[in-house]
Amino acid sequence: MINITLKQLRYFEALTRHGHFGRAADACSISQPALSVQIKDLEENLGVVLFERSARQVRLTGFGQDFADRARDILRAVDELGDLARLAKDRMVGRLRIGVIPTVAPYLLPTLIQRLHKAHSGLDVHIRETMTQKLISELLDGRLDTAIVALPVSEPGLAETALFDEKFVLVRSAQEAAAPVPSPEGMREMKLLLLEEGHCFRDQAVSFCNFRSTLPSDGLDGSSLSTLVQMVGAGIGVTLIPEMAVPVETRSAPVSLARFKGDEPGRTIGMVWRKTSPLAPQLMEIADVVRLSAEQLRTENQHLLPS
Amino acid sequence: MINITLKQLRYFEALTRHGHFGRAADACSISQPALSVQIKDLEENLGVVLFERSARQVRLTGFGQDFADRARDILRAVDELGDLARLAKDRMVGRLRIGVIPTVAPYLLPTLIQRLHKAHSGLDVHIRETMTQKLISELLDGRLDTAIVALPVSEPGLAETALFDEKFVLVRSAQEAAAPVPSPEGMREMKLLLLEEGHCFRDQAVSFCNFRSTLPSDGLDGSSLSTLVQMVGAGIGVTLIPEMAVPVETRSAPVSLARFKGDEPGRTIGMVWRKTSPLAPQLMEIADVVRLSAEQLRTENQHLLPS
DNA sequence: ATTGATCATAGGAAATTCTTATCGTGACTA
DNA sequence: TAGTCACGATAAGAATTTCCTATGATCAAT
Repeated sequence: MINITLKQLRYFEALTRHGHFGRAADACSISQPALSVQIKDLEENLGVVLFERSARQVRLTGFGQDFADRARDILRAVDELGDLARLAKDRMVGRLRIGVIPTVAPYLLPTLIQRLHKAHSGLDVHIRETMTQKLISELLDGRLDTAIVALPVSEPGLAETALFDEKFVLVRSAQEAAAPVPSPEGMREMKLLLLEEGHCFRDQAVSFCNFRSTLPSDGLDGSSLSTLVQMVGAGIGVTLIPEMAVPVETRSAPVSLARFKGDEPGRTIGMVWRKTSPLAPQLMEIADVVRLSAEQLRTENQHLLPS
Repeated sequence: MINITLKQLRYFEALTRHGHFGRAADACSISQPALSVQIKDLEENLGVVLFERSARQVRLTGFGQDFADRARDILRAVDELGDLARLAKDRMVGRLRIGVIPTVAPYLLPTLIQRLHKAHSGLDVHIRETMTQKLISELLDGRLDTAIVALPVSEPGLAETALFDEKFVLVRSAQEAAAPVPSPEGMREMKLLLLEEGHCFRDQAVSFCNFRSTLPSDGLDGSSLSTLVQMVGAGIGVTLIPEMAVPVETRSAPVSLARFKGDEPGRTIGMVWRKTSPLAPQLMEIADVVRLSAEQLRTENQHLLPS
């Protein structure tokens, strides 16, 4: 059992337009017998005669008419398939699903989305905000195209690229502004407010203070940096926040900021994707946009950071 | 520049369904490398990667998703093309354009159309009623599929088959019913009412009476048999009508009917079509339906005819 | 009847598609 | 950490399809 081919439909369509085997063959850049054979094959496959051949002219049969209408639709749809690909190849286009950790998302996204939209307007950006572990799992599952997380991730299936580094700054109540900045060891004497389990930023803060193990939850873990800063403002304790969060989070709470002396705590934010992802080239471009966004944020808010 | 093929779309579609080259290849009854190559060709033709291959699984890219939706539509349309042909091949189906001369149409068509509809309900019958000359020309132009006319036609490009013979009967006013039936020569003494120029039935009537040439129009030519019979009823003259017209035309006029003695005038009605028409087999079947219709009319109306 | 135009057919060349065999790469296991 | 397995890619030759050139057949017009 042979099958209809697009070639046959193309030749058929040409023949309907020219009503003449020789001229239709020319239009298809093939010899007249090649066209004759393909039309014959098509008719035999279908079991129906499509053309009435007379010495004078080649005419569609009634069935041929109906057939031609549908065939044209199909050829058009196939051409559109090619057009679609040609567009997708040149411009960056289509859905892009980005995952971002919660300690980055609120500060980076406004700028980033604006820039992405400006640079690649064909892009349909979807944002997913959750913790690293979930992002990685969704990435590996193919439910995300890339994720912005703290490095290192060291997951075998993923490729990563660094985006920017940022320090953590100490947040104390406004009254403590003049007190000396504690050393990491000194931190252990203070009431340190942390994010809930699962946030990588919590682990980084804990690790900086050289706590032996994860602290038992005391029921005061905050669900966001914003919450932590509000708590600090209320005099409940101290906390760390990444530089990027400073402009937003310290605006509305009576807190003071301080840099650590010596070996400052900090983190590297990077982008990860599946090593097998065909989007890799595009994602490298996206990474550049993220770097520019981070740079912009840093320069815009330089003056708000402690010196 | 190579082209997308339906084969590639079929393989592609199978791969989207199975997400596994080996199983998709099985489903297509080909080897795995054959499928690999075709998918690769497709991707190269498009210039876009459709699948993300990892050790674990084969997943569609975002573009691949869009592509798959359209590809499926195309494959469905092509299959429907095949279905359409399969239907058209078995049953008699589609448009059928029949031309019929005016001295047959009103009497034959009611029965014929009913029978056609019963025998081939898929048939979309179009009727064109006009004089032989126009019918033949439209037939040759491809604007009709077949025509029912008086034979012979003897047009080189047309095939013909006889359908039925019928005699012409004399129509006189009711008062003349008892008068002897005239011979053809005797007809010349009478006021013979004829159809307009162009009707083959006019020529046949004239020829029966052995008139030398076409008579000069006296402004009384009728545009239909119905008109002629009405005129006879009004006492203006006599006329001939084919047997088939008797039941309809003599119902409402005070006329009498008579058969001619000896060599009765008559005609053969037949069907013609282009020798090149692929519908020829179907048309032979249609011709059978016409014969049955004529037979039915004859038996139904036997009692109305003069003996 | 001859010629010209047109589509069909035939045979061998060219291109393509397929199969088998094999490689390379990850991922799981012992 | 090496071994094994699963899976897709690649290679080479065979099989199939498609195409071209040459020629045949038909029909209409001269």
